[in-house]
Formats: sequence, structure tokens, C-alpha cells
Amino acid sequence: MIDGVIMVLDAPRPDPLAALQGGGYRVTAPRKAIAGLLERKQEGFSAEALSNELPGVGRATVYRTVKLLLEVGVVCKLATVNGSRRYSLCGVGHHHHHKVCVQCGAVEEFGTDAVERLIREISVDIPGEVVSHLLELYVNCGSCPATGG
Amino acid sequence: MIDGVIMVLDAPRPDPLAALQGGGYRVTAPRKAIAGLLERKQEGFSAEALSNELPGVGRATVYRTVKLLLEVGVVCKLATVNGSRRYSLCGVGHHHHHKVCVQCGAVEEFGTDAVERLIREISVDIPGEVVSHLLELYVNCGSCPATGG
DNA sequence: CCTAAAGTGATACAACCTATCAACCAATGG
DNA sequence: CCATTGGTTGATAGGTTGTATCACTTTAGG
Repeated sequence: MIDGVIMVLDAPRPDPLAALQGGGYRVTAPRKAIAGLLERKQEGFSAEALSNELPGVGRATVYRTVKLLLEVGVVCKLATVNGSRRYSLCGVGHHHHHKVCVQCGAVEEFGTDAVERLIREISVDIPGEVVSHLLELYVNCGSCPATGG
Repeated sequence: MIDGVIMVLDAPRPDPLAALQGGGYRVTAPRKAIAGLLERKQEGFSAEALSNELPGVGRATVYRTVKLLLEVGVVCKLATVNGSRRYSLCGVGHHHHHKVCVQCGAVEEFGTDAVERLIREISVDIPGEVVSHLLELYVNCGSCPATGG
């Protein structure tokens, strides 16, 4: 094990409703439904899928709410390569990376000193100024049926 | 400078037409137009933008051709966070990462031993088996007007 | 309670991508 | 060089995903 490499963040999952309230937004029935669903959900999600799981809530409202949750910082965007917009309930006050299970879709955030250090090291040899980076790990999480957990 | 960290790949840019031909596909006028445009293009691109730059070629054909170029391995997908599907002319026979200029959009590929090594190190501490990863650097490239190059 | 302002949802619209299919043309053999 | 033929094209229509509009409803605060 490498010293200082890893620092998995297992902060308590953020509270969407509290975040909305803190941002000056109202707590409504649709928002409660969405927040409740997100709190039970370990996986990344798309607004569309969310909408399908909440037949009682209008599509536009789901899309709007996801955008609000991004704004108040309890949800963050996942990187994709296929044009889908996917999100995850995450603490986003800090810089972090995602670990995504390719089987069950569970998303965990993590941060490591080593990643940042590496980026700085690479920067030295790269023409131009590195302003940000994106790193995601894809795993078989080992805790879902598909991965034998 | 860290030994062995960086290994910028400046392989010759791949030849789309040759790749298509090698894949058993025909060389047609629309495909020549698309290939010619791509060879002049340093930036990542979307199929839609490509189509707009080629008024003489049908939209469907542009989309189809991009898909073919992916298949024959001269174009690869870029990671995005906003739902857009973007591509870059890249040698994709090997694993690599992207360096993207946030000003001019220029994409360069690079590979580093250190990245792979880091992933292996992190893997030790991460529950589950890391099956792949995604790393992109966003830079001010320093060679475009916007970055003072 | 009552009210102002925020929020909702049906609808329409826009962007992006794919499926279909008749017409077309590149590549091959004669 | 011409004919053949199966891959290719592009117009159109259709599907999915995300946004704008607007009359109606609900929240939060007095």
C-alpha cells in the first residue's frame, strides 16, 4: 500500500431537500419525491430515467429539479462518452473523482493526493497550462450480485 | 522532470480513407470530403458540426461515416459531461488519454506510464476490481491565439 | 387565513441522432 | 470500356432527450 495515495471519502450522503432549502428554494411535494428517490439510489442516473421512475411528477419538473440540485451542489455530473447526461448524488464542495461499477452502476466518490500530484508532475512536460482534469475509474464493485458480492 | 512519467505519442495522424478501405468500405466522394476535413482539423468535433461544415454532404451520411471511422479505429470518442458526443481523429490501437485545449479545442493524445502505474496503486485500496479508467486533461494549449500562442 | 411569488405540468418546440428506401455509383469482371 | 451489382447516398420521417411557455396551483410568510 502506497502512503498517502488514497483517501476514500465516506462523508454522509448529502441531503437534497436541505440543500434546496439552503439555496432559498421551496420544499414541494415533487421535490420531496425526487429527493427520496435519490437518497435510496446508489447508482448514477439520468433525468429521463428519474422521470420514468416518478410517473406522478411532470417531466419538466424532474429536469428542472436536477438542474437545481446541481446548482446547490448535492448532485454532480458524470463523464460519459456516449452523449448521455448522467448524474450522481455527491458531495461536490471539494474536488473528487468517481468510481463507477460497470455492472450495477453504483457510483462512489473518492479523492487522492496521488492523482493531484501526478497531474502536477505530468503538467511539467505538457506544453500549455493544465487548468483541470477528469478521472474516473470503472470497476466491478464486488458488492452487487453481478460482481459476485 | 520525473523519469518515465510522460510519453507523448506523436505518431502520424491516422488516414481515414485508408482505414475505411482497409475495413472493406468504399472510397466515395462524401467520404473523401469528410476525411479531408478531418485531416485539417486539430480540434475535437461533433457529427453535427461536421455536417454544418459540409453542406454538400447529407447529414445522415456524415453521422454514418463518423460511426464507420470509429469502427475502423481512426476516430475516438471524447469524454464529456454535458451530453454532447464529441470525437477526435486519434490513433486508437493503443490505450491513451486526451489533452484538450479549453480555448481552441485542440485535442492531443498522450500516454504515460505513470498514469497506469497510479491506477494500479490506487486499485490496491479500492474495493472491487478496476477494469478501466478515463483520464483527460484540460489545458490552455499556449499555441492558439486565445492562449497567447 | 391570505397573498405574492415560486413552482408545476401539459404542451409545444428544438437539438441531435437513427431508420427507411428509392435512386445512385464504386468496384469488379467481362 | 461497359455492364452488373451490392454498397452508398440523401431526403424524409420518426425517436429520444432537453428546454421554453404559460395558465394554474402551492408554498411560505405575514
